[in-house]
Amino acid sequence: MSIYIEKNRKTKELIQKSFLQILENKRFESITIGDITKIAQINRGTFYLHFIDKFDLLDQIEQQLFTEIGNHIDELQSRYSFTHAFEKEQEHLANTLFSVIELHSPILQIFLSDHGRAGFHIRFRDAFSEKVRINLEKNEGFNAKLKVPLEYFLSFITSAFLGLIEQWFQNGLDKTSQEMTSLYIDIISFIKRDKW
Amino acid sequence: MSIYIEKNRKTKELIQKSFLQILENKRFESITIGDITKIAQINRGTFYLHFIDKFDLLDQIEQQLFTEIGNHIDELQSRYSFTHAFEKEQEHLANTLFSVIELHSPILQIFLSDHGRAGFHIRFRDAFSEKVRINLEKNEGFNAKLKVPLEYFLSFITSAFLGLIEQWFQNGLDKTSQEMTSLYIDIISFIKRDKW
DNA sequence: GTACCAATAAACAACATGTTGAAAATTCAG
DNA sequence: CTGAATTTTCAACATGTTGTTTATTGGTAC
Repeated sequence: MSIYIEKNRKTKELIQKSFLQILENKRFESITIGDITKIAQINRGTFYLHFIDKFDLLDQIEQQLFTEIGNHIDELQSRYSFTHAFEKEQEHLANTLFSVIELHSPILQIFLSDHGRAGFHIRFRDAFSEKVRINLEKNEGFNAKLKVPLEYFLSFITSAFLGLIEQWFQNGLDKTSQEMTSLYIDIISFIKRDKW
Repeated sequence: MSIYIEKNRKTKELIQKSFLQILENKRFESITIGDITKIAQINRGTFYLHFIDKFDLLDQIEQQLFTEIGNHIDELQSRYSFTHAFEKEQEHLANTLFSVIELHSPILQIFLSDHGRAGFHIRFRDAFSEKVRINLEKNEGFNAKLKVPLEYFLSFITSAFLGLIEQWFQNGLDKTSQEMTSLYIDIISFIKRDKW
């Protein structure tokens, strides 16, 4: 019995892997089931035993990715004792996020590019927002001080963050996650201090 | 002769219009040429007299949109005499952008959604960045004060801006462009003043 | 009237899709 | 070890989409 489960899992994994491999060089829209099964060296019909269609395939990969990234963030965050100054906590959260992004950069780069699927950046940002919201709301009185609707502030700050990540990718990951954190802090400081 | 040009132009416009109409309810990926020509009530072959394929169709609409938006921004900006304080200029630019966005919101909402095409938000942001860059560099000494690479700062701030726009759309355009400008100013002020 | 042009209609091969029934591989009871 | 049951894989099929082509229609230009 168990060898079937294992085999099934392996085939499914093979399909996902082959698909991601093709996605590096070809837009999602123009990839066919045949392309995938040819690389995976399986029958085209086998594909349909594991996925409804290619949209389902991407959905499942996307869902896995969000789960993995979420878990990573939670793990890295939990290792941090919450007795630091608020600025330090912000810096730590930023560093956590950049680290996790770096870890998953191969897939994220593709998904955020024009080879990926429309709307990914919004779904990704929403997942991001949730983590940031939790962190911000630990700061008591935050909502009182903020005069604009929270959803707008979250969209603003998480999009800005995502913008840095996209630029980081566009520059071919030219910096470490530590350097990206510093860069982020520098930008916030610049906005706070200077006229621009 | 001129009536031929006119007829040709009208048919091309009809195709674009019909396509956008379908795009409101269906993802770009799953729209067929047949869908479009059925709505436009023309022969399927006629489509190919005007466009290479559906990707070409979207490319042309996207290009037109960027040109139109760019022209609108330039026009609104040029009406403003540049003798104001720097903060006022920033506010004016923001207001200009929100106004133009509002004007083109029907198409932009679709293009930024998951019905659109992957990578649109990056191409849109790049076009945006150019306008913001020109405005920022009017402030002499800006580059000297900024310690981080300009491209990162631009990505940061234009993505943040785009984030507000996306949230605005998501809330069903619940505010006027004036209110959005105020909201933007409030967020910048909040970041400057408060710990968060 | 003749040359010209946009749009149409119909047909085509090539390819992609999703389904199905048969075949091969694997497990396990006796 | 063997045969029945179960699971995975596959080849073939019907259907739909794509982009191209050829002949034809209804106008316009000169």
